[in-house]
Amino acid sequence: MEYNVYASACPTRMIFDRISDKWALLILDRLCQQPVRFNQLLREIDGISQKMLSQTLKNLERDGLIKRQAFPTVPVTVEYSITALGKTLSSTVNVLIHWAQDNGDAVLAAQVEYDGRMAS
Amino acid sequence: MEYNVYASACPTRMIFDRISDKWALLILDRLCQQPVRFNQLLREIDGISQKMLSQTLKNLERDGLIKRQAFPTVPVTVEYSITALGKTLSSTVNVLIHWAQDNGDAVLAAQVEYDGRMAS
DNA sequence: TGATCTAGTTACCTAAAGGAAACTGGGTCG
DNA sequence: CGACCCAGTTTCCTTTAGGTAACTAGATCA
Repeated sequence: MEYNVYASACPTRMIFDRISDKWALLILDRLCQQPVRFNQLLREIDGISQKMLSQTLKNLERDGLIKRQAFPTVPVTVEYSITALGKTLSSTVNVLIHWAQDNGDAVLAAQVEYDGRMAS
Repeated sequence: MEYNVYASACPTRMIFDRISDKWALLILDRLCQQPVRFNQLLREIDGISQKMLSQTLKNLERDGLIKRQAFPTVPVTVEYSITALGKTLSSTVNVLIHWAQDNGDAVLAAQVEYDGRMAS
């Protein structure tokens, strides 16, 4: 089977959809550093809602990218950690995040230039 | 200014939103190979509509990632090409696409395993 | 004159994404 | 007993993404 991401029927497209999910990428990057609990993620990832966090974590676990582990402490704590598969992806995602941080100014400048050019 | 992608107010977040756009990534990857015309992209990127293509191209141009160039041929042809800035991004995106192609089977297998585990 | 190429734009509409906030449930503290 | 912790789930509602399809416009060919 020839994989071609430009074909809509290609299974890679489905994975591509998952990858192009802002919350998933942020969570993956965060878990790459160390295992994190649910509410800790909720506090650290600014702007995410409980619902989206729960949903995204479930998807990531289903994809085999992260692992959920509940500890019978009181109150119960749940730790999310990255899997070996997830690690291979997150290293790429990391580069993407760094690109955004490094080139933010350049993109912003391009936008200003474009808007000025279009307005005139 | 400290850049922190986990903060919702951070400008990198805005760029991050743009990056996590399936069509943008596909177009960027395609243009990385060589300049392509509008209708050619429409034909090659399976499933994209005229509207989304036009919209995404405009965004990418505004971000300084691609360049639009019209030629006074008959009928007029418009060529989209990648910029230097876009090239730095697309090389990362490329790795992402290859990851999806290489690890598609592993993810699919994880999903099957997860679904079986949840059903029981 | 009407069809066809180019590269789009616009209007309409629907399906889905996702936010806010309330609620569950088990356990502990005061 | 009531308040508060964690880790979610559910409901409701609004906004947006994005698809379809029609339309613009200039030039050419038959």
